[in-house]
Amino acid sequence: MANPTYYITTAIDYVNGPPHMGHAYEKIAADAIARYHRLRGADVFFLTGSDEHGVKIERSAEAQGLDPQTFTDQIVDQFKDTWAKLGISYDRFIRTTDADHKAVVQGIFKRLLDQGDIYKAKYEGFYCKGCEEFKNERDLVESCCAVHKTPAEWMSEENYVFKLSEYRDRLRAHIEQNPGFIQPDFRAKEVLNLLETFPDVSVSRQSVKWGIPVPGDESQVIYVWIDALSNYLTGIGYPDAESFKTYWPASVHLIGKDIVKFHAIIWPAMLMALDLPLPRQVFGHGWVLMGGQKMGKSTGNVTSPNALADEYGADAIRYYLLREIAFGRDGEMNEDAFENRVNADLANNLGNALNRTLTILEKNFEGRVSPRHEAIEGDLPRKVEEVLARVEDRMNALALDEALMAIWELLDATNKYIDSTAPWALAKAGDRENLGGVLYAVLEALRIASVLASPFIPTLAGKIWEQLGLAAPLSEQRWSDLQWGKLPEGTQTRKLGPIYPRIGAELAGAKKKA
RNA sequence: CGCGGGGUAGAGCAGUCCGGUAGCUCGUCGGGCUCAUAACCCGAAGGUCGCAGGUUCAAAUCCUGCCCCCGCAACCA
Repeated sequence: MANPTYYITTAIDYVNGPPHMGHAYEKIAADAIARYHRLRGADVFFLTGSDEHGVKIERSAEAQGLDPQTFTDQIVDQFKDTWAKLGISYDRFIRTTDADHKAVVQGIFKRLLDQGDIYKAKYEGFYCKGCEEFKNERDLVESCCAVHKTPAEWMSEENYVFKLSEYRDRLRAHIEQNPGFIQPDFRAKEVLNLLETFPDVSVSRQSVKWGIPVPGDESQVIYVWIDALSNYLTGIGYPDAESFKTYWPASVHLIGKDIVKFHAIIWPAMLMALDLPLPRQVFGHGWVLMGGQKMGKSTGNVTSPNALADEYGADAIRYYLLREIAFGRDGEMNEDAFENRVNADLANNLGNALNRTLTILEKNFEGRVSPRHEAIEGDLPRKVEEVLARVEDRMNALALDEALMAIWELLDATNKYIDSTAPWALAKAGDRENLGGVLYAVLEALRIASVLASPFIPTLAGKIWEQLGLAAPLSEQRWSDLQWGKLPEGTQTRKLGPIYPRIGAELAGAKKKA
Protein backbone atom coordinates (compact mmCIF):
# COMPACT_ATOMS: atom_id res chain seq x y z
CA MET A 1 0.00 0.00 0.00
CA ALA A 2 1.48 3.31 -1.10
CA ASN A 3 1.92 6.13 1.34
CA PRO A 4 -0.75 8.80 1.30
CA THR A 5 0.21 11.82 -0.76
CA TYR A 6 0.20 15.40 0.40
CA TYR A 7 0.48 18.21 -2.12
CA ILE A 8 0.93 21.69 -0.68
CA THR A 9 1.46 24.90 -2.60
CA THR A 10 2.20 28.48 -1.68
CA ALA A 11 1.26 31.51 -3.70
CA ILE A 12 3.83 32.29 -6.35
CA ASP A 13 5.36 35.62 -5.44
CA TYR A 14 5.33 38.58 -7.76
CA VAL A 15 9.03 39.23 -8.10
CA ASN A 16 9.28 42.93 -8.75
CA GLY A 17 11.23 43.44 -5.52
CA PRO A 18 13.17 41.48 -2.92
CA PRO A 19 11.41 39.09 -0.53
CA HIS A 20 9.90 40.57 2.63
CA MET A 21 8.54 39.14 5.88
CA GLY A 22 5.15 38.45 4.38
CA HIS A 23 6.60 36.31 1.63
CA ALA A 24 8.73 34.52 4.19
CA TYR A 25 5.85 33.91 6.59
CA GLU A 26 3.88 31.98 4.03
CA LYS A 27 6.82 29.85 2.94
CA ILE A 28 7.78 29.09 6.52
CA ALA A 29 4.25 28.00 7.35
CA ALA A 30 4.04 25.86 4.23
CA ASP A 31 7.41 24.35 5.04
CA ALA A 32 6.40 23.42 8.57
CA ILE A 33 3.25 21.78 7.25
CA ALA A 34 5.20 19.92 4.57
CA ARG A 35 7.77 18.70 7.06
CA TYR A 36 5.06 17.62 9.46
CA HIS A 37 3.45 15.46 6.80
CA ARG A 38 6.78 13.93 5.91
CA LEU A 39 7.15 13.07 9.57
CA ARG A 40 3.74 11.46 9.37
CA GLY A 41 5.06 9.33 6.53
CA ALA A 42 3.21 10.98 3.66
CA ASP A 43 4.57 11.30 0.14
CA VAL A 44 4.80 15.08 0.12
CA PHE A 45 5.17 17.48 -2.78
CA PHE A 46 5.79 21.08 -1.80
CA LEU A 47 5.56 23.69 -4.56
CA THR A 48 6.51 27.34 -4.45
CA GLY A 49 7.69 29.77 -7.07
CA SER A 50 7.44 33.12 -8.78
CA ASP A 51 4.93 35.08 -10.82
CA GLU A 52 6.94 37.02 -13.37
CA HIS A 53 4.78 38.51 -16.08
CA GLY A 54 2.87 41.76 -16.38
CA VAL A 55 3.40 45.47 -16.66
CA LYS A 56 4.73 46.09 -13.20
CA ILE A 57 7.71 43.86 -13.78
CA GLU A 58 8.06 45.19 -17.30
CA ARG A 59 8.37 48.65 -15.80
CA SER A 60 10.58 47.73 -12.85
CA ALA A 61 12.98 46.07 -15.26
CA GLU A 62 13.00 49.05 -17.55
CA ALA A 63 13.75 51.34 -14.64
CA GLN A 64 16.93 49.40 -14.07
CA GLY A 65 17.76 49.23 -17.74
CA LEU A 66 17.26 45.49 -17.86
CA ASP A 67 15.13 43.24 -19.97
CA PRO A 68 12.37 41.60 -17.93
CA GLN A 69 13.88 38.13 -17.99
CA THR A 70 17.27 39.27 -16.72
CA PHE A 71 15.51 41.33 -14.09
CA THR A 72 13.37 38.50 -12.77
CA ASP A 73 16.32 36.11 -12.91
CA GLN A 74 18.07 38.35 -10.43
CA ILE A 75 15.11 38.72 -8.11
CA VAL A 76 14.35 35.03 -8.24
CA ASP A 77 17.90 34.34 -7.11
CA GLN A 78 17.26 36.53 -4.08
CA PHE A 79 14.10 34.61 -3.25
CA LYS A 80 15.85 31.28 -3.60
CA ASP A 81 18.74 32.44 -1.41
CA THR A 82 16.33 33.56 1.26
CA TRP A 83 14.37 30.32 1.16
CA ALA A 84 17.58 28.36 1.44
CA LYS A 85 18.58 30.38 4.45
CA LEU A 86 15.19 29.85 6.09
CA GLY A 87 15.27 26.12 5.46
CA ILE A 88 12.33 26.02 3.05
CA SER A 89 12.26 22.45 1.80
CA TYR A 90 10.34 22.90 -1.43
CA ASP A 91 10.36 20.21 -4.10
CA ARG A 92 10.11 22.61 -7.01
CA PHE A 93 10.44 26.33 -7.49
CA ILE A 94 8.22 27.07 -10.45
CA ARG A 95 8.59 30.22 -12.50
CA THR A 96 5.85 31.42 -14.79
CA THR A 97 8.60 31.95 -17.35
CA ASP A 98 9.52 28.26 -17.31
CA ALA A 99 9.12 26.61 -20.69
CA ASP A 100 6.85 23.83 -19.48
CA HIS A 101 4.61 26.35 -17.77
CA LYS A 102 4.22 28.42 -20.93
CA ALA A 103 3.16 25.32 -22.80
CA VAL A 104 0.63 24.39 -20.12
CA VAL A 105 -0.83 27.89 -20.01
CA GLN A 106 -1.25 28.04 -23.76
CA GLY A 107 -2.73 24.57 -23.78
CA ILE A 108 -5.27 25.52 -21.14
CA PHE A 109 -6.15 28.75 -22.89
CA LYS A 110 -6.64 27.00 -26.19
CA ARG A 111 -8.78 24.29 -24.69
CA LEU A 112 -11.04 26.78 -22.89
CA LEU A 113 -11.31 28.82 -26.07
CA ASP A 114 -12.17 25.77 -28.16
CA GLN A 115 -14.75 24.67 -25.60
CA GLY A 116 -16.40 28.06 -25.63
CA ASP A 117 -15.46 28.81 -22.02
CA ILE A 118 -13.48 31.77 -23.29
CA TYR A 119 -15.11 34.33 -25.55
CA LYS A 120 -14.12 37.70 -26.94
CA ALA A 121 -15.60 40.85 -25.50
CA LYS A 122 -14.96 44.51 -25.14
CA TYR A 123 -13.18 45.59 -21.95
CA GLU A 124 -13.90 49.15 -20.92
CA GLY A 125 -12.55 51.38 -18.22
CA PHE A 126 -10.42 54.36 -17.32
CA TYR A 127 -7.01 54.05 -18.84
CA CYS A 128 -3.83 55.89 -17.91
CA LYS A 129 -1.41 56.30 -20.77
CA GLY A 130 1.48 56.80 -18.40
CA CYS A 131 0.88 53.50 -16.65
CA GLU A 132 -0.34 51.77 -19.78
CA GLU A 133 -3.09 50.12 -17.84
CA PHE A 134 -6.71 50.35 -16.83
CA LYS A 135 -7.48 51.91 -13.47
CA ASN A 136 -10.21 51.40 -10.94
CA GLU A 137 -12.20 54.43 -10.11
CA ARG A 138 -10.88 54.29 -6.58
CA ASP A 139 -7.34 54.55 -7.93
CA LEU A 140 -8.18 57.85 -9.54
CA VAL A 141 -7.82 61.20 -7.84
CA GLU A 142 -10.23 63.66 -9.35
CA SER A 143 -10.36 61.41 -12.39
CA CYS A 144 -6.59 61.65 -12.78
CA CYS A 145 -4.08 58.88 -12.36
CA ALA A 146 -2.63 59.01 -8.86
CA VAL A 147 0.83 58.22 -10.15
CA HIS A 148 1.04 60.41 -13.22
CA LYS A 149 -1.43 63.16 -12.28
CA THR A 150 -2.74 63.10 -15.81
CA PRO A 151 -6.39 62.62 -16.71
CA ALA A 152 -7.37 59.02 -17.29
CA GLU A 153 -9.23 58.34 -20.49
CA TRP A 154 -12.20 56.14 -21.03
CA MET A 155 -10.99 53.39 -23.29
CA SER A 156 -11.99 50.01 -24.49
CA GLU A 157 -10.11 47.06 -25.87
CA GLU A 158 -11.07 43.67 -27.16
CA ASN A 159 -10.25 40.98 -24.62
CA TYR A 160 -10.70 37.32 -24.13
CA VAL A 161 -13.05 36.65 -21.25
CA PHE A 162 -13.54 33.52 -19.17
CA LYS A 163 -17.14 32.49 -18.70
CA LEU A 164 -16.94 32.17 -14.95
CA SER A 165 -20.64 32.75 -14.46
CA GLU A 166 -21.24 29.40 -16.09
CA TYR A 167 -19.81 27.66 -13.03
CA ARG A 168 -21.31 29.81 -10.31
CA ASP A 169 -24.03 27.40 -9.25
CA ARG A 170 -21.75 24.39 -9.10
CA LEU A 171 -19.17 26.36 -7.17
CA ARG A 172 -21.68 27.69 -4.67
CA ALA A 173 -22.90 24.17 -4.05
CA HIS A 174 -19.35 22.92 -3.61
CA ILE A 175 -18.50 25.59 -1.09
CA GLU A 176 -21.67 25.00 0.87
CA GLN A 177 -21.24 21.24 0.91
CA ASN A 178 -17.54 21.30 1.82
CA PRO A 179 -17.08 23.41 4.93
CA GLY A 180 -13.35 22.71 4.97
CA PHE A 181 -12.80 23.94 1.43
CA ILE A 182 -12.23 27.56 2.36
CA GLN A 183 -10.34 28.16 5.59
CA PRO A 184 -10.46 29.86 8.02
CA ASP A 185 -14.18 29.26 7.82
CA PHE A 186 -15.20 32.87 8.28
CA ARG A 187 -13.69 33.60 4.89
CA ALA A 188 -16.17 31.26 3.22
CA LYS A 189 -18.98 33.68 4.06
CA GLU A 190 -17.21 36.48 2.29
CA VAL A 191 -16.52 34.33 -0.75
CA LEU A 192 -20.13 33.23 -1.01
CA ASN A 193 -21.20 36.84 -0.94
CA LEU A 194 -18.71 37.83 -3.59
CA LEU A 195 -19.59 34.89 -5.75
CA GLU A 196 -23.12 36.10 -6.38
CA THR A 197 -21.95 39.17 -8.24
CA PHE A 198 -18.60 37.95 -9.49
CA PRO A 199 -18.36 38.81 -13.16
CA ASP A 200 -16.77 36.92 -16.01
CA VAL A 201 -13.10 37.74 -15.89
CA SER A 202 -10.86 39.11 -18.56
CA VAL A 203 -8.04 36.66 -19.26
CA SER A 204 -5.93 38.59 -21.75
CA ARG A 205 -4.32 41.99 -22.21
CA GLN A 206 -3.65 43.93 -25.37
CA SER A 207 -1.52 46.61 -23.81
CA VAL A 208 1.00 44.28 -22.20
CA LYS A 209 3.91 42.67 -23.97
CA TRP A 210 5.69 40.80 -21.19
CA GLY A 211 3.64 37.66 -20.94
CA ILE A 212 2.64 34.45 -22.61
CA PRO A 213 1.07 35.13 -26.02
CA VAL A 214 -2.52 34.10 -26.64
CA PRO A 215 -2.31 31.10 -28.94
CA GLY A 216 -3.36 32.18 -32.42
CA ASP A 217 -3.47 35.88 -31.51
CA GLU A 218 -0.04 37.37 -30.96
CA SER A 219 -1.51 40.81 -30.34
CA GLN A 220 -2.42 39.84 -26.79
CA VAL A 221 -0.83 38.12 -23.83
CA ILE A 222 -2.55 35.84 -21.36
CA TYR A 223 -3.51 37.64 -18.16
CA VAL A 224 -2.59 36.66 -14.64
CA TRP A 225 -5.52 34.37 -13.85
CA ILE A 226 -4.62 31.62 -16.24
CA ASP A 227 -0.95 32.49 -16.29
CA ALA A 228 -0.40 32.37 -12.55
CA LEU A 229 -3.05 30.06 -11.09
CA SER A 230 -2.25 27.20 -13.42
CA ASN A 231 1.23 26.94 -11.92
CA TYR A 232 -0.31 24.53 -9.45
CA LEU A 233 -0.89 22.15 -12.34
CA THR A 234 2.39 22.69 -14.18
CA GLY A 235 4.33 22.23 -10.98
CA ILE A 236 3.48 18.55 -10.78
CA GLY A 237 3.56 17.74 -14.47
CA TYR A 238 0.11 18.48 -15.88
CA PRO A 239 -1.25 17.15 -18.13
CA ASP A 240 0.57 13.92 -18.88
CA ALA A 241 3.19 13.15 -16.25
CA GLU A 242 2.66 10.34 -13.80
CA SER A 243 3.41 12.72 -10.95
CA PHE A 244 0.34 14.73 -11.83
CA LYS A 245 -1.89 11.71 -11.31
CA THR A 246 -0.09 11.01 -8.08
CA TYR A 247 -0.46 14.41 -6.46
CA TRP A 248 -3.55 16.11 -7.89
CA PRO A 249 -5.81 17.36 -6.40
CA ALA A 250 -3.77 19.56 -4.09
CA SER A 251 -4.22 19.01 -0.39
CA VAL A 252 -3.99 22.70 0.33
CA HIS A 253 -3.26 25.95 -1.43
CA LEU A 254 -1.70 28.14 1.22
CA ILE A 255 -2.16 31.79 0.27
CA GLY A 256 -2.61 35.25 1.70
CA LYS A 257 -6.07 36.37 2.70
CA ASP A 258 -6.08 38.96 -0.06
CA ILE A 259 -6.11 36.40 -2.81
CA VAL A 260 -8.56 33.97 -1.27
CA LYS A 261 -11.27 35.09 -3.62
CA PHE A 262 -9.22 34.29 -6.69
CA HIS A 263 -8.34 30.88 -5.37
CA ALA A 264 -11.83 30.16 -4.15
CA ILE A 265 -13.70 31.50 -7.16
CA ILE A 266 -11.71 31.90 -10.36
CA TRP A 267 -9.42 28.93 -9.83
CA PRO A 268 -12.10 26.34 -9.01
CA ALA A 269 -14.16 27.59 -11.93
CA MET A 270 -11.18 27.12 -14.21
CA LEU A 271 -10.64 23.62 -12.87
CA MET A 272 -14.28 22.79 -13.44
CA ALA A 273 -13.93 23.98 -17.00
CA LEU A 274 -10.89 21.75 -17.36
CA ASP A 275 -12.82 18.88 -15.84
CA LEU A 276 -10.34 18.45 -13.00
CA PRO A 277 -11.06 17.79 -9.34
CA LEU A 278 -10.85 20.79 -7.02
CA PRO A 279 -8.15 21.25 -4.38
CA ARG A 280 -9.19 19.96 -0.99
CA GLN A 281 -8.54 23.23 0.75
CA VAL A 282 -7.74 26.87 0.16
CA PHE A 283 -6.26 28.37 3.30
CA GLY A 284 -5.92 32.14 3.58
CA HIS A 285 -3.42 33.20 6.21
CA GLY A 286 -3.24 36.69 7.71
CA TRP A 287 -0.67 39.46 7.50
CA VAL A 288 2.49 39.99 9.45
CA LEU A 289 2.20 43.56 10.67
CA MET A 290 5.16 45.60 11.75
CA GLY A 291 3.04 48.25 13.41
CA GLY A 292 5.22 51.00 12.05
CA GLN A 293 8.03 49.74 14.20
CA LYS A 294 11.11 48.54 12.45
CA MET A 295 12.63 45.29 13.60
CA GLY A 296 16.13 46.59 13.36
CA LYS A 297 18.12 48.20 16.10
CA SER A 298 19.46 50.94 13.91
CA THR A 299 18.15 50.85 10.38
CA GLY A 300 15.13 49.30 8.82
CA ASN A 301 16.98 46.74 6.77
CA VAL A 302 16.68 44.10 9.44
CA THR A 303 13.04 43.70 8.52
CA SER A 304 14.26 41.69 5.58
CA PRO A 305 13.92 38.02 6.43
CA ASN A 306 17.37 37.50 5.04
CA ALA A 307 19.06 39.90 7.44
CA LEU A 308 16.97 38.66 10.33
CA ALA A 309 18.02 35.11 9.65
CA ASP A 310 21.63 36.21 9.61
CA GLU A 311 21.27 37.88 12.96
CA TYR A 312 19.06 35.49 14.90
CA GLY A 313 19.02 32.29 12.89
CA ALA A 314 16.27 30.90 10.74
CA ASP A 315 14.64 28.91 13.52
CA ALA A 316 14.04 31.92 15.73
CA ILE A 317 12.12 33.61 12.93
CA ARG A 318 10.27 30.45 12.04
CA TYR A 319 9.33 29.82 15.64
CA TYR A 320 8.27 33.35 16.37
CA LEU A 321 6.03 33.68 13.34
CA LEU A 322 4.42 30.29 13.72
CA ARG A 323 3.95 30.46 17.47
CA GLU A 324 3.05 34.09 18.02
CA ILE A 325 0.57 34.54 15.20
CA ALA A 326 -2.70 32.64 15.39
CA PHE A 327 -2.59 30.95 12.02
CA GLY A 328 -5.18 32.49 9.75
CA ARG A 329 -5.23 35.83 11.53
CA ASP A 330 -3.07 38.90 11.31
CA GLY A 331 -0.20 39.15 13.72
CA GLU A 332 2.34 41.60 14.97
CA MET A 333 6.08 41.30 14.61
CA ASN A 334 8.16 43.58 16.77
CA GLU A 335 11.50 43.36 18.43
CA ASP A 336 10.36 43.12 22.05
CA ALA A 337 7.88 40.38 21.42
CA PHE A 338 10.42 38.59 19.28
CA GLU A 339 13.11 38.62 21.92
CA ASN A 340 10.71 37.63 24.67
CA ARG A 341 9.23 34.76 22.79
CA VAL A 342 12.47 33.38 21.45
CA ASN A 343 14.31 33.69 24.75
CA ALA A 344 11.52 32.22 26.83
CA ASP A 345 10.70 29.29 24.62
CA LEU A 346 13.80 28.41 22.62
CA ALA A 347 16.62 29.40 24.93
CA ASN A 348 14.96 28.76 28.31
CA ASN A 349 12.32 26.09 28.17
CA LEU A 350 13.79 24.05 25.36
CA GLY A 351 17.51 24.68 25.25
CA ASN A 352 18.05 24.94 28.95
CA ALA A 353 16.14 21.76 29.68
CA LEU A 354 18.57 19.84 27.51
CA ASN A 355 21.60 21.64 28.81
CA ARG A 356 20.87 21.20 32.50
CA THR A 357 20.13 17.51 32.02
CA LEU A 358 23.23 16.70 30.02
CA THR A 359 25.34 18.35 32.68
CA ILE A 360 24.07 16.02 35.38
CA LEU A 361 24.35 13.04 33.08
CA GLU A 362 27.92 13.91 32.30
CA LYS A 363 28.90 14.35 35.92
CA ASN A 364 27.34 11.11 37.05
CA PHE A 365 27.33 8.72 34.12
CA GLU A 366 29.98 10.11 31.74
CA GLY A 367 27.12 11.19 29.52
CA ARG A 368 25.80 7.67 29.01
CA VAL A 369 22.03 7.11 29.12
CA SER A 370 20.98 4.85 32.01
CA PRO A 371 18.31 2.16 31.86
CA ARG A 372 14.71 3.20 31.97
CA HIS A 373 13.20 3.06 35.47
CA GLU A 374 9.43 3.13 35.13
CA ALA A 375 8.67 3.60 38.80
CA ILE A 376 10.02 7.12 38.81
CA GLU A 377 8.67 8.38 35.49
CA GLY A 378 5.54 9.86 37.01
CA ASP A 379 3.01 11.06 34.46
CA LEU A 380 5.52 12.14 31.83
CA PRO A 381 4.74 9.19 29.54
CA ARG A 382 1.05 10.01 29.77
CA LYS A 383 1.74 13.63 29.03
CA VAL A 384 3.61 12.61 25.89
CA GLU A 385 0.66 10.62 24.67
CA GLU A 386 -1.67 13.51 25.29
CA VAL A 387 0.61 15.93 23.46
CA LEU A 388 0.98 13.62 20.48
CA ALA A 389 -2.78 13.47 20.12
CA ARG A 390 -3.13 17.21 20.45
CA VAL A 391 -0.41 17.95 17.91
CA GLU A 392 -2.04 15.63 15.42
CA ASP A 393 -5.41 17.21 15.95
CA ARG A 394 -4.16 20.77 15.76
CA MET A 395 -2.03 20.12 12.69
CA ASN A 396 -5.00 18.61 10.90
CA ALA A 397 -6.73 21.93 11.48
CA LEU A 398 -3.57 23.79 10.41
CA ALA A 399 -3.56 25.50 13.79
CA LEU A 400 0.22 25.69 13.78
CA ASP A 401 0.40 27.98 16.79
CA GLU A 402 -1.71 25.61 18.86
CA ALA A 403 0.38 22.63 17.82
CA LEU A 404 3.43 24.48 19.10
CA MET A 405 1.66 25.31 22.34
CA ALA A 406 1.03 21.62 22.87
CA ILE A 407 4.68 20.74 22.27
CA TRP A 408 5.78 23.39 24.72
CA GLU A 409 3.42 22.00 27.32
CA LEU A 410 5.49 18.86 27.15
CA LEU A 411 8.62 20.92 27.78
CA ASP A 412 6.94 22.65 30.71
CA ALA A 413 5.99 19.28 32.12
CA THR A 414 9.57 18.13 31.65
CA ASN A 415 11.01 21.09 33.53
CA LYS A 416 8.52 20.58 36.33
CA TYR A 417 9.46 16.92 36.43
CA ILE A 418 13.13 17.78 36.80
CA ASP A 419 12.26 20.12 39.61
CA SER A 420 10.06 17.70 41.50
CA THR A 421 12.44 14.75 41.20
CA ALA A 422 15.49 16.92 42.00
CA PRO A 423 18.13 14.78 40.31
CA TRP A 424 20.92 16.87 41.88
CA ALA A 425 19.68 15.68 45.27
CA LEU A 426 19.54 12.08 44.07
CA ALA A 427 23.11 12.45 42.94
CA LYS A 428 24.20 13.66 46.33
CA ALA A 429 22.37 10.82 48.00
CA GLY A 430 24.09 8.36 45.72
CA ASP A 431 20.77 6.96 44.50
CA ARG A 432 22.04 6.00 41.06
CA GLU A 433 19.08 3.89 40.03
CA ASN A 434 16.55 6.67 40.51
CA LEU A 435 18.94 9.31 39.22
CA GLY A 436 19.53 7.33 36.04
CA GLY A 437 15.81 6.75 35.67
CA VAL A 438 14.97 10.42 36.03
CA LEU A 439 17.56 11.42 33.47
CA TYR A 440 16.32 8.74 31.12
CA ALA A 441 12.78 10.09 31.39
CA VAL A 442 13.86 13.67 30.80
CA LEU A 443 15.98 12.81 27.78
CA GLU A 444 13.21 10.63 26.38
CA ALA A 445 10.78 13.53 26.68
CA LEU A 446 13.29 15.77 24.96
CA ARG A 447 13.89 13.23 22.20
CA ILE A 448 10.17 13.14 21.47
CA ALA A 449 9.79 16.90 21.78
CA SER A 450 12.66 17.52 19.39
CA VAL A 451 11.14 15.30 16.73
CA LEU A 452 7.75 16.93 17.22
CA ALA A 453 9.30 20.36 16.97
CA SER A 454 11.51 19.52 14.00
CA PRO A 455 8.99 20.62 11.34
CA PHE A 456 8.97 24.06 12.93
CA ILE A 457 12.58 24.46 14.02
CA PRO A 458 14.56 21.94 11.99
CA THR A 459 17.99 23.36 12.79
CA LEU A 460 17.54 23.49 16.55
CA ALA A 461 15.88 20.10 16.58
CA GLY A 462 18.95 18.83 14.75
CA LYS A 463 21.22 20.31 17.41
CA ILE A 464 19.28 18.57 20.15
CA TRP A 465 19.41 15.36 18.20
CA GLU A 466 23.14 15.67 17.81
CA GLN A 467 23.67 16.19 21.53
CA LEU A 468 21.40 13.30 22.38
CA GLY A 469 23.84 11.26 20.33
CA LEU A 470 21.18 9.20 18.61
CA ALA A 471 22.29 7.02 15.73
CA ALA A 472 19.22 7.21 13.47
CA PRO A 473 19.05 10.47 11.49
CA LEU A 474 16.44 12.99 12.62
CA SER A 475 15.15 13.33 9.06
CA GLU A 476 14.22 9.65 9.06
CA GLN A 477 12.15 9.79 12.22
CA ARG A 478 8.50 8.92 11.81
CA TRP A 479 5.47 9.26 14.00
CA SER A 480 5.79 5.66 15.14
CA ASP A 481 9.20 6.44 16.60
CA LEU A 482 7.57 8.75 19.10
CA GLN A 483 6.50 6.02 21.48
CA TRP A 484 7.75 6.41 24.99
CA GLY A 485 10.71 4.19 25.81
CA LYS A 486 12.40 4.06 22.42
CA LEU A 487 15.44 5.94 23.63
CA PRO A 488 18.11 3.22 23.77
CA GLU A 489 19.87 2.84 27.09
CA GLY A 490 23.61 3.25 26.86
CA THR A 491 23.33 6.00 24.24
CA GLN A 492 26.40 8.21 24.46
CA THR A 493 25.27 11.84 24.61
CA ARG A 494 27.44 14.75 23.55
CA LYS A 495 27.20 17.93 25.56
CA LEU A 496 28.03 20.73 23.16
CA GLY A 497 26.70 23.71 25.05
CA PRO A 498 23.52 25.76 24.66
CA ILE A 499 21.64 25.15 21.42
CA TYR A 500 20.33 28.69 21.37
CA PRO A 501 21.89 31.56 23.34
CA ARG A 502 19.53 34.09 24.84
CA ILE A 503 19.15 37.15 22.65
CA GLY A 504 20.73 40.10 24.40
CA ALA A 505 22.49 37.90 26.93
CA GLU A 506 25.90 39.28 26.02
CA LEU A 507 24.67 42.83 25.82
CA ALA A 508 26.88 43.78 28.73
CA GLY A 509 29.88 42.65 26.77
CA ALA A 510 28.82 44.94 23.90
CA LYS A 511 29.14 41.98 21.58
CA LYS A 512 25.58 42.47 20.40
CA LYS A 513 26.27 45.70 18.59
CA ALA A 514 27.11 44.21 15.23
C1' C B 1 -27.91 50.00 5.56
C1' G B 2 -21.47 47.24 0.13
C1' C B 3 -18.72 42.72 2.35
C1' G B 4 -15.75 40.87 6.23
C1' G B 5 -12.52 40.83 10.71
C1' G B 6 -11.60 42.88 15.57
C1' G B 7 -12.57 45.74 20.41
C1' U B 8 -11.36 40.59 27.29
C1' A B 9 -5.60 42.39 33.29
C1' G B 10 0.59 46.65 31.39
C1' A B 11 1.35 43.95 26.28
C1' G B 12 -0.30 39.95 23.02
C1' C B 13 -4.16 36.53 22.78
C1' A B 14 -7.98 32.18 24.20
C1' G B 15 -12.89 31.66 25.74
C1' U B 16 -18.35 33.74 22.30
C1' C B 17 -21.10 28.46 17.79
C1' C B 18 -23.31 24.48 22.58
C1' G B 19 -25.14 30.91 28.36
C1' G B 20 -23.41 28.96 34.77
C1' U B 21 -16.37 29.96 39.23
C1' A B 22 -12.86 35.02 33.31
C1' G B 23 -8.06 31.45 31.28
C1' C B 24 -3.03 31.44 28.74
C1' U B 25 1.90 33.57 27.40
C1' C B 26 5.16 37.60 28.38
C1' G B 27 5.98 41.42 31.87
C1' U B 28 5.67 43.00 37.39
C1' C B 29 6.08 41.56 42.71
C1' G B 30 7.25 37.77 46.59
C1' G B 31 9.29 32.97 47.70
C1' G B 32 12.00 28.27 46.51
C1' C B 33 15.93 25.51 44.21
C1' U B 34 21.04 25.50 42.73
C1' C B 35 21.59 20.77 37.76
C1' A B 36 21.26 24.81 33.99
C1' U B 37 21.71 29.90 29.03
C1' A B 38 20.36 35.83 35.52
C1' A B 39 17.89 29.87 33.48
C1' C B 40 14.00 26.21 36.32
C1' C B 41 9.83 25.56 40.13
C1' C B 42 5.87 27.67 43.49
C1' G B 43 2.74 31.73 44.79
C1' A B 44 0.60 36.85 44.39
C1' A B 45 -1.15 41.44 42.49
C1' G B 46 -3.75 43.23 38.23
C1' G B 47 -9.83 42.90 34.20
C1' U B 48 -17.25 46.92 35.66
C1' C B 49 -14.90 41.16 29.07
C1' G B 50 -16.00 48.77 23.62
C1' C B 51 -20.93 51.48 25.17
C1' A B 52 -26.31 51.29 26.14
C1' G B 53 -30.61 48.56 26.50
C1' G B 54 -33.17 43.62 26.44
C1' U B 55 -34.03 38.06 27.29
C1' U B 56 -32.81 34.80 31.58
C1' C B 57 -32.54 32.25 38.12
C1' A B 58 -27.75 33.29 35.48
C1' A B 59 -24.52 36.80 29.65
C1' A B 60 -17.74 38.00 27.70
C1' U B 61 -21.14 34.20 25.71
C1' C B 62 -28.05 35.01 23.08
C1' C B 63 -31.14 39.56 20.95
C1' U B 64 -31.38 45.02 19.58
C1' G B 65 -29.06 49.70 18.86
C1' C B 66 -24.67 52.62 18.92
C1' C B 67 -19.20 53.88 19.03
C1' C B 68 -14.07 52.88 17.64
C1' C B 69 -9.98 50.19 14.87
C1' C B 70 -8.56 47.27 10.58
C1' G B 71 -8.87 44.67 5.90
C1' C B 72 -11.37 43.85 1.05
C1' A B 73 -14.17 45.92 -3.31
C1' A B 74 -10.00 42.82 -11.03
C1' C B 75 -4.12 41.13 -10.16
C1' C B 76 -0.43 44.12 -2.89
C1' A B 77 1.82 37.44 1.25
